[in-house]
Amino acid sequence: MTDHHDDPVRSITDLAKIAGVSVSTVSRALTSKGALNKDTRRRIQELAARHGFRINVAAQNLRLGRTGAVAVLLPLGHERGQHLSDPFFMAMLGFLADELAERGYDLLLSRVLPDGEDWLDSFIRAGRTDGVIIIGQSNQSAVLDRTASHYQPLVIWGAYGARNQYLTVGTDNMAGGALAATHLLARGRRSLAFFGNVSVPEFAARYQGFLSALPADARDRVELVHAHVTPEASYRAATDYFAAGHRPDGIFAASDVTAMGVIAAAAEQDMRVPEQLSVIGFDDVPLAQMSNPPLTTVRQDIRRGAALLVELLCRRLAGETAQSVQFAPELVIRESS
Amino acid sequence: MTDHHDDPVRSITDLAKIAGVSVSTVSRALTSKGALNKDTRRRIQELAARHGFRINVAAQNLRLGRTGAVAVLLPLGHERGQHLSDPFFMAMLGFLADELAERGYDLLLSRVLPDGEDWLDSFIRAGRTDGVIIIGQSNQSAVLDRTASHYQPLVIWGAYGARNQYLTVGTDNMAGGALAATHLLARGRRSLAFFGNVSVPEFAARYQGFLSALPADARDRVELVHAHVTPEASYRAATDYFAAGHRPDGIFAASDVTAMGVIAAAAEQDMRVPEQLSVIGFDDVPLAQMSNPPLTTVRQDIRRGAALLVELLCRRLAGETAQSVQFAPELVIRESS
DNA sequence: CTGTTAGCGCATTCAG
DNA sequence: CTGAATGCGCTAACAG
Repeated sequence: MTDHHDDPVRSITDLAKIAGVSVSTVSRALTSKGALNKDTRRRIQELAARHGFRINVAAQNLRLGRTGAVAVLLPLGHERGQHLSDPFFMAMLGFLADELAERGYDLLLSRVLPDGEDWLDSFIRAGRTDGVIIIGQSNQSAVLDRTASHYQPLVIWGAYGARNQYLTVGTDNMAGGALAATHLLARGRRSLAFFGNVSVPEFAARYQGFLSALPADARDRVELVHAHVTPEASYRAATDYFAAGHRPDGIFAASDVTAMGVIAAAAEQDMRVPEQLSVIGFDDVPLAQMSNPPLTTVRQDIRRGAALLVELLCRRLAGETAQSVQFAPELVIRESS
Repeated sequence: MTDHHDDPVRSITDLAKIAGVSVSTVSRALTSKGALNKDTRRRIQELAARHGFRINVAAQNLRLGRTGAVAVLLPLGHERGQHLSDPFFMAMLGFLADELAERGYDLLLSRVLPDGEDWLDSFIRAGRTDGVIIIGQSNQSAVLDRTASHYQPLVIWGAYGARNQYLTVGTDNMAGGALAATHLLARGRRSLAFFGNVSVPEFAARYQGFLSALPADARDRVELVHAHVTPEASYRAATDYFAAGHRPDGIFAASDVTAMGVIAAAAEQDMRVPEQLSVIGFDDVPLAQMSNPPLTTVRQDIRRGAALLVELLCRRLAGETAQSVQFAPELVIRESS
């Protein structure tokens, strides 16, 4: 309990006054830095607690030449207003919040609608954060490359590209796509379709990996169906696709959310999953195992991804070197295939 | 394009130097405040653009005695690490980000594990943000009341309570519960169960509203099943419940996520939804209509909620008065009931 | 061990 | 219309 009556204590100056010491002493006492008599330190800390005083973080940071915050940017290159509904990104955000908090950083959340090529540099120059984590490179690869060349504390969640200069953490999407292909083949599926927006590099890689693991005859017949990553859009895309008379026996969806949309559309057409149609998703979001039927999917380890993003960022912040990391996805077989 | 070669321009002081004017002139030019010759203003703005200079927001805010940021706090009173997986909160977060951005505020995201009764005051005193939005009061009603008594810019998403002093925006959960009850009755269901964690005020209100709209005989037989708001926990709770031999014909789940867990568990027990068992959720998250069968649910208008939260907060920030708002939920009938 | 002093980058009086 | 000076709240030399 704090009981701050009398004079309000709004700054270390106020506190110094009533403690009868100098501001620097108060500063030292409260930051536990610098040499200071044990008793004075404790006395001042108690006084601060009694008056409910806490150091003003903004001023502290200005003085220290830092902000104490890291930005998490969600570029909505083509899916305006949609990304945040994706459970995968949300789970990622949660883990990032935890990881950053553990290292004493605030998390500044911002959705950005990339306009032109200056949005990122412009954001950085405003000096609101010490570093930037970008979730999904969207179609902004060129912008990222340019910024990364002169700004170190920048990490991107997304597909690794050998040509990219920027630091990425992500799943090996090609391998994930191959996993999906192999699985559908093992299920005897040959008439296949891929649902997703291949202008997003991550999804493009999944598609490529998928194709690459298919024998030529099956590969040539794969149909590419454009679908955005929202449940509604995926559902609509699938409905249109089925309505046009297509009857594949295996579908690889670029994300679990898309897979659920596809299954919902299939159910309406009385196509039985998995009897007539095998569906496999990507991500393994928490709801994947609750969906009906439980979703076969390619799992990405989100928690690990978040931890890695923060770790690499902190290395860069400390002036150390850091390298892109790509980890292997894992096939999770449930009942939709 | 910016081409910043030669001397780096890091502060208005630098810019003033190369512009041959004083810092105050630069300040006036860049903030578009104060009287200033039109030409000098334009000249300096162009110079700034050319050198890729942007005002340091942190310093500006310190000087202005503000932070330019609003905190969005997710108290995890009992569901450690889980809330952020709830699509409802996530959608809310997305809309909040947009609304705040529109008004020029950054969004500082933080999950808090309420410990003791000082976590909120302590956070506020750190002065990191100009205002606080709390998503879900969890079991922290007392803390919120105490803080609200001396801190104005604080708005809570959650159940309205006549006894609470703090400002809330939320759905009329009682009415929502009643909607669910009426609907299940109309479906001829009489053997009912409620799934949720009633130590959360919002869920408690849904439960109370549910009971209140039931005839005495049905009400007396309602079973209350404790379930946390994650898919896994809900699934487990339902599995255990069915395994214990319970066979209700109608279930009202405190959230859509819980409803999906219940349906998944029911499917495993070969209980057909909706033939043998009607299930109704709460929220109407995007995935609700993609679930199998599509979920009957009580809809909350998240977007409107977010807009209102921000609006009330801004009023409080401007020193104006603001009152709690509660809006009516809407029954969305699909195929799970 | 503690106090004095000088800024961090900016906005805003007050003069001119 | 513009410049000089002051300080937002804090930390870090540098003295003592």
